[in-house]
Amino acid sequence: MSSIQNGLQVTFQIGELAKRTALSIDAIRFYERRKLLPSAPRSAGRFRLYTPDAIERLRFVRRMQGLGFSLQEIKELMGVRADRAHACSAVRQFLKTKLADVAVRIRELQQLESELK
Amino acid sequence: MSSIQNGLQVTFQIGELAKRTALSIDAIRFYERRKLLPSAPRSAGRFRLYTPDAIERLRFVRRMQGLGFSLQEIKELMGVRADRAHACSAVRQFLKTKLADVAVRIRELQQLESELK
DNA sequence: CTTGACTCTGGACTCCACTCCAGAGTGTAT
DNA sequence: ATACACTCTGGAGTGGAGTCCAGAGTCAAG
Repeated sequence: MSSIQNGLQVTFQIGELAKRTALSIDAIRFYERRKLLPSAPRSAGRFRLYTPDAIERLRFVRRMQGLGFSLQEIKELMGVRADRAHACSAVRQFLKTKLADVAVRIRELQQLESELK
Repeated sequence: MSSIQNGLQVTFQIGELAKRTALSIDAIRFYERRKLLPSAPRSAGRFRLYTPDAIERLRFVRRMQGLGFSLQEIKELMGVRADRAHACSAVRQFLKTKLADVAVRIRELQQLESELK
């Protein structure tokens, strides 16, 4: 049951978000506790209200997870994306390391691919 | 403490294998229980004796794991590799699915790579 | 104003992939 | 003979990533 609020914002509640992301409601709440999703604003009856960007955010989480990142790492990654300008050198280092990992993975996957073919 | 046995085979025990693979002794025993490694032959005193191929096998396990396969899947994969000729159609299907996964992963990793750069 | 579908919180439970003992045996160096 | 490093088995414990309730509240439809 999505609705249009005064600011012309489309919102929907957690069940709908779950359907649109193929995640369970429990998983979404779990991600919120782990700060992978900002605490959603609530309706009068304390129901979480989401806007479409939550879908994007969750899809990003899933994609990264499939690529071998832990929830903790994904959280850090998202922090950086939201805040490119302030990326301090520790974070840059983290990214550099992760990028190297990614490159290695790509090579290994390609090797596996040809080996299995 | 590696040794040369009558058949001129180099063998070593679990501590050495652990060092050569950067795995813990416990992890190696755990993999054996999970059949990722054949049950090692034992010395007179019931110590496990390994030959260098165990190193290869464990490295394969680690690489696959890093690429997102579960231990169960890796076991199945190794079964196929050891036995190409007999790969039945169910197994072929499994491989096909996994290959598709791998292809998707490669694309996504490449995308991530350029995005982060 | 009740029914039925949805959501809330908090806590217990599960599965995976290990890790960490305790208590006992093995092997070699002195 | 003893010390010391190494290994054995079985079982308990851990951390990550969820899943599964129970009991209570919310809300649209009839």
